[in-house]
Amino acid sequence: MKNTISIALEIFKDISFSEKEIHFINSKFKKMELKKGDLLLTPDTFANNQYYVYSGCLRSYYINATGKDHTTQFAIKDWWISDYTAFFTTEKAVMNIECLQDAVVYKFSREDMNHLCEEMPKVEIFFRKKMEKAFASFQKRILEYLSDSAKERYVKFITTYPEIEKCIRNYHIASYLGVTTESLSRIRKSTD
Amino acid sequence: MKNTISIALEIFKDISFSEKEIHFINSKFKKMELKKGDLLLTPDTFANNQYYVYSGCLRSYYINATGKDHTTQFAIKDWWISDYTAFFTTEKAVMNIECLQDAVVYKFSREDMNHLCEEMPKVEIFFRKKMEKAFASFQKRILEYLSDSAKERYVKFITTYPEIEKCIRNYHIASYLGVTTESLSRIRKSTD
DNA sequence: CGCGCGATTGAGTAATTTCAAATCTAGTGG
DNA sequence: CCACTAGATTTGAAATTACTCAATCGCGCG
Repeated sequence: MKNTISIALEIFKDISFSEKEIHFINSKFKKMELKKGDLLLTPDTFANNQYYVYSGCLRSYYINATGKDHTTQFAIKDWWISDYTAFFTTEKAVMNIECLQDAVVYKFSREDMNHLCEEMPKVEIFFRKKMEKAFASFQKRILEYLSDSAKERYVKFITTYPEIEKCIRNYHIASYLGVTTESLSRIRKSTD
Repeated sequence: MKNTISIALEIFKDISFSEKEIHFINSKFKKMELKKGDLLLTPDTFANNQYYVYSGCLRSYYINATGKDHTTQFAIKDWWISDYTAFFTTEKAVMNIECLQDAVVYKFSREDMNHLCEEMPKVEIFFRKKMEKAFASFQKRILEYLSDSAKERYVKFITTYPEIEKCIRNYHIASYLGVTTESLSRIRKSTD
């Protein structure tokens, strides 16, 4: 058993389960090893899964009508990623999900999530709280766009997510902040 | 009974309940009549309630360090409003909620929501779906900031929410879009 | 060494803001 | 019904911020 980690204990580290429950949960998470550049999701396909990131780094992004790419989310260890709008509505995805740095993720289907939530209220609560946190962080991000300059948003980003900054390129940060790479370069120059 | 509407049937119009359930739910929603300018929530107080809007118009907004106000949400008939980040985390609110047009709202406490969700899974599902929709609309809004010009955001706003446009001032739209009133005025001029 | 990607720099342009002033509008009292 | 007023919107000119496009720099790797 030494090459089998209990992913249930990793993911739901604050919940206590019986042996049987752990085994059951573990069976629902499918390990995937990703290489830099791999795509986990592309537009116009169904987003039937969400992914728990065990290691590495990923991002979700949207390509608009003019061909520009806009990063909606990064994900590193212990984060989750999906096109959640598509995941919840069961409509087709509009996002791409891309591996930025070799990663190990655990795939978890909507179906399995629903079953697990029905059978174990504590799991349902976990996912509800996760959702609430995601909601709050989106709200915060909207307020930052409304209220802060590009420079302030950059400073907040690198101080809030120093671990993410380490494993991504500057142009990904630019794409997340909503500025050009040139602008970000000038912003960086002006802050040191 | 003629002056008592069944707010449960209004709010949860797609769910079927027993008479007893309806009565129980109705007892949890407290009717409030608001005048233009009334505040439902102010920063540094607890957001223990969310509000179902029966009529009228409200907005939630945030005042940043430089004193500028930023509208995060409008709410008209059949919408809900609160500082949801504070509501879910049980931390103190950062938002204001203001009545923009005489309104009738139904106040619903976190406690009552939790009880109702525990006792009636169909209510829990209703609120979960509401949350998912709110999440999706926030994500959409973030993408609009990243991808669209102020003019495009304005056009999307008035075509998506024509009923809201009717009952609010232009400077509220500016505050929602993240532009100055002067810029919005010029944008409006250029679109007709 | 040289290729290629990413980051930086420069110059010109476009979008948006700021601040001040002018205009419009709805409601009030005479 | 009109004049007045306060709030809302519009306009103008200058300043700021960010973008585009083109060129250059820096660095890791085959």
